[in-house]
Amino acid sequence: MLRIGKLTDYGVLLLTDIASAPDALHSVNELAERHQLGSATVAKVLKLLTKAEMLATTRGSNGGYQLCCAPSQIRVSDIIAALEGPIALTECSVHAGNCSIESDCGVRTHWQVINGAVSNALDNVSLADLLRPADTIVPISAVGGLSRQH
Amino acid sequence: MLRIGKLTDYGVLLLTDIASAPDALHSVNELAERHQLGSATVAKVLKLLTKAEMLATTRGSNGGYQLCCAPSQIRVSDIIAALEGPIALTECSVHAGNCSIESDCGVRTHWQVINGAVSNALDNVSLADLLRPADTIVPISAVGGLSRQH
DNA sequence: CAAAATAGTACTAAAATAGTCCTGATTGAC
DNA sequence: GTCAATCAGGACTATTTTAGTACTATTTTG
Repeated sequence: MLRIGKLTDYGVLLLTDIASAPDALHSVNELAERHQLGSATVAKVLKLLTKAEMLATTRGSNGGYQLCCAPSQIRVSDIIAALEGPIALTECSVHAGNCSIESDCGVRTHWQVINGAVSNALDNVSLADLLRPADTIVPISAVGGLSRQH
Repeated sequence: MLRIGKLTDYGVLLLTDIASAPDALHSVNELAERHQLGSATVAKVLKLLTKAEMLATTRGSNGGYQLCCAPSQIRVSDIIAALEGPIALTECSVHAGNCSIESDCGVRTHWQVINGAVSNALDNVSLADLLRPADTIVPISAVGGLSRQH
C-alpha cells in the first residue's frame, strides 16, 4: 500500500502544532492532551524528531520543545526519514549487494530511479506548505517520473 | 521507511521477465526456478497480477502466463496497487472520516496532496521504462511537490 | 531538596506481511 | 478416457515490523 507509519503521521501533526505557536515551549503532556494521544507515544515521536535536529529542547521544569528552525526548512522527506529511516522503496535500493536475486536483477537500478522520483516529490513539500490552508496550495502539474533521453 | 513489500518487488521482476519474451507462455515453475523463488510465492504474485488484468493465462498442460497488453500500458502504480492495495500514504487519505484525531486534523488534506504527488510520480513510470537499459532513462528534473498559488 | 521536564533504552503487544498448503477446475498428451 | 501439467481460490501459519508502554537517569527551576 506504499504507506507511512502512524508515528510519522503523529510527527507531522505535532510539528504543525508546534509551528503554529513558535515562541512557546510545548511539553509532552500538553501536546498529548491536545491531540488525544498517549503521552509515552508523543514522547517517543518528539525524541526522534529531536535526534534528527528538527526540534530544540529545554529541559527541566517549564521546559519543552520548540522548532529548531523555520518551517520552510523542514521537508516532509526529512520528517519521514527521522521517524522511519531513510526513504527507500525496496531493500536493495538501500544497500547494493546483499540481495539473493541480485545477479539477474537489472530491475534494481530502475527501482533506484523510481525511488528518486518519489523522494524528490517529497523533498519539495515543507512544513511551511503544510501550515498554509489547503486551498492556497496546488499540486504542480509537472510532477513526473521518467523521461526518455533524446 | 516508505517502503514497498517484497511481493511488489517480485511482481516487477516477474513482469519484466515475462515482457522480455512476450510470445512465450511462462509457467509458475519456470519463473520460480529462474529467479530462485518459492513456486507458491510466485504463484501468489501471478494470481494477483492476473486478477488485476495485467496478465492473461492459458490453463492446462503447456499453459502459462503472458502479458495482457503492451508494456507501455502497464504503470508501476498499477503494479503496486495490484499487489498492495491502493496507494495511500496515510490511513485517512483513503477514507475520509473514521479517524480519531480528525476533528483537529487539518493535516489530512495536506497528506492527500502529498499523496497525489507521489502517486503521480509512479503513474509516469511504465513497465516499458523498466525494460530499457538504465542509462537510457533519466529522472526528470521538474519533479516537485507543491507550489503556491498566486 | 522536590517537582517538572526531557534522554535513553528495553520490553511487550498488536498488526501486517510473507510464505505455504490444500482442494478444485481446465486443458493437452498419450 | 485417463493422467499429468497447469492455473484458481482460499485458508492457514510463521515471521517481521510497528506501535505502544515502562523504567531509570539527567537536567533545571523554585
